Amino acid sequence: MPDMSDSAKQRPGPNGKQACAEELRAGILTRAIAPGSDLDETELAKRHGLSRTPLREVLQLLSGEGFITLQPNRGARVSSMDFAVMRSFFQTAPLIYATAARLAAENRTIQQLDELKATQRVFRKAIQTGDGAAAALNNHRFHALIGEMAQNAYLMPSLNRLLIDHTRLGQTFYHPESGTERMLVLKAADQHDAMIATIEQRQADEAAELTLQHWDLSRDRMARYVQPDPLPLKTADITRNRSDAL
Amino acid sequence: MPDMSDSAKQRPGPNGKQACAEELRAGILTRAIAPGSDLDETELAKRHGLSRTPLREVLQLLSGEGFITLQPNRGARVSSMDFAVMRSFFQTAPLIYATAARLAAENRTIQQLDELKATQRVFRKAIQTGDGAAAALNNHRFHALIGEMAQNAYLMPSLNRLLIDHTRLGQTFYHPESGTERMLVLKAADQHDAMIATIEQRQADEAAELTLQHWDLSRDRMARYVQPDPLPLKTADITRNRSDAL
DNA sequence: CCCATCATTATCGTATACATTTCGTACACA
DNA sequence: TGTGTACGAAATGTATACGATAATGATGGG
Repeated sequence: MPDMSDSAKQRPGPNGKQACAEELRAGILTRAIAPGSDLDETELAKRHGLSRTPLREVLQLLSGEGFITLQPNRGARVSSMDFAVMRSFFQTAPLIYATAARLAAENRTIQQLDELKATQRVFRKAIQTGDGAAAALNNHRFHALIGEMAQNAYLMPSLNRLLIDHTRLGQTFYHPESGTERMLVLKAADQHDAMIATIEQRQADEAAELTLQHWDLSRDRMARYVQPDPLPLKTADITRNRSDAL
Repeated sequence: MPDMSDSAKQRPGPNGKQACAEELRAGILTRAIAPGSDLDETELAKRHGLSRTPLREVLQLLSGEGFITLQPNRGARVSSMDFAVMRSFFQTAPLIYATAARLAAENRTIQQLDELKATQRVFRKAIQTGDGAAAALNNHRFHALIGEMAQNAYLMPSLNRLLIDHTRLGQTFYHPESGTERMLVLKAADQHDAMIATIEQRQADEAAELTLQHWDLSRDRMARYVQPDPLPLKTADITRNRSDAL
């Protein structure tokens, strides 16, 4: 029996699980929920108007997608990004990205292409308005869509895991602090347009090459943001609204 | 649903979930549970002495690993292998396998190498005794271990999904019906030994090359077993599936 | 004779209560 | 003062009951 008086409460909704999962994904990708944070089932359940049972299923789902890790009797925590993992990240990303781009150029459909273009438009708008979180999430979506275009069920899980950490590492990228950095973001957006063009014209090799250039652009910026490990906070309280007093 | 090994233990066990998951994995890999089969929560729960809640969590886990797919309000079914997916399988496997082998040669530890050798011994024994299921499962484990050696969290999910379908497709491979086929199996085992040697000596390129040869060996045999999809049969007609292996 | 609509039933999804494990804290003792 | 132990609170894991939804079969009309 959820009480509607609490301001922090979400609308229960017919499919609150999906909404909850999506919100957690967004929070993790934008680092609003820090890597390594502990997630409290009871609190999350209350917050989203769900019971613990369906919420645990959401956690299982996110665990399968690589967003969080579940430890027996010790709850869920956001997947951390330590040095050892980061090494394999920089090692693997170009290969998977280029392969996905090549396959996307070969297998894309018109509908997928339209969706990609739409996402790119929203991405550019987010850059213009300076909404860093929206820019990061739409950049994530852009590359995830390319993965879908590849229509390769075996490549997708690896690609999606790469994109999770890529987005988390690239947060600073979309909060430019200088004119130079701002230009880099615009250049990345231009590369997106070029990638769209090659995919539309089914130029697989060109799409792969552009993807590698795109990767090179963000690689340096990301490397500086690699940290030995997440902040050792005790409990991650996801204060989404600053009004509610804890 | 197929009546698997009748050792349906009612003992709950301290960690019955893990045992249940492992048994389902083995059943799916050996095609004892056919692709496309529906899984009944209630029956599985009773069979393993679990309640529905933890059993559903097992299903969520296996879904995340790619063994089964969950459809809202329609239960779980074993991931099917249709033509569209098979195409991407043959397209992706060599790349991922070779990459994993290369990384395994670079990053393996002694303990992992010992485990790999032990698995190979069990694999050979299963071949000699003619235990097709055991051979398939240990071959699966062999290649999964190479994936672990790569120590690459981003590559592993793709590799594991490839191995699931590779093992399912390769079932016939370990039920040789002629002397020629029998020799192919032995050749595959020899290739395993060669791969172990290169990994032990950290020869990355050689390990990748051997892996590609290993792939070529099983590719042709697998291709013939690709079927448009699982059997859409309803009644107990399951016995046909195994015996008339073309 | 075929098809559509509705009732029935089985199965899935959710909530809640209970059992088990873990972690923090206090306290006794060396 | 440091350490070990025991207790208690809190979180996780499990079981079961109930509600919701989709498949199934029957029945009536076209």
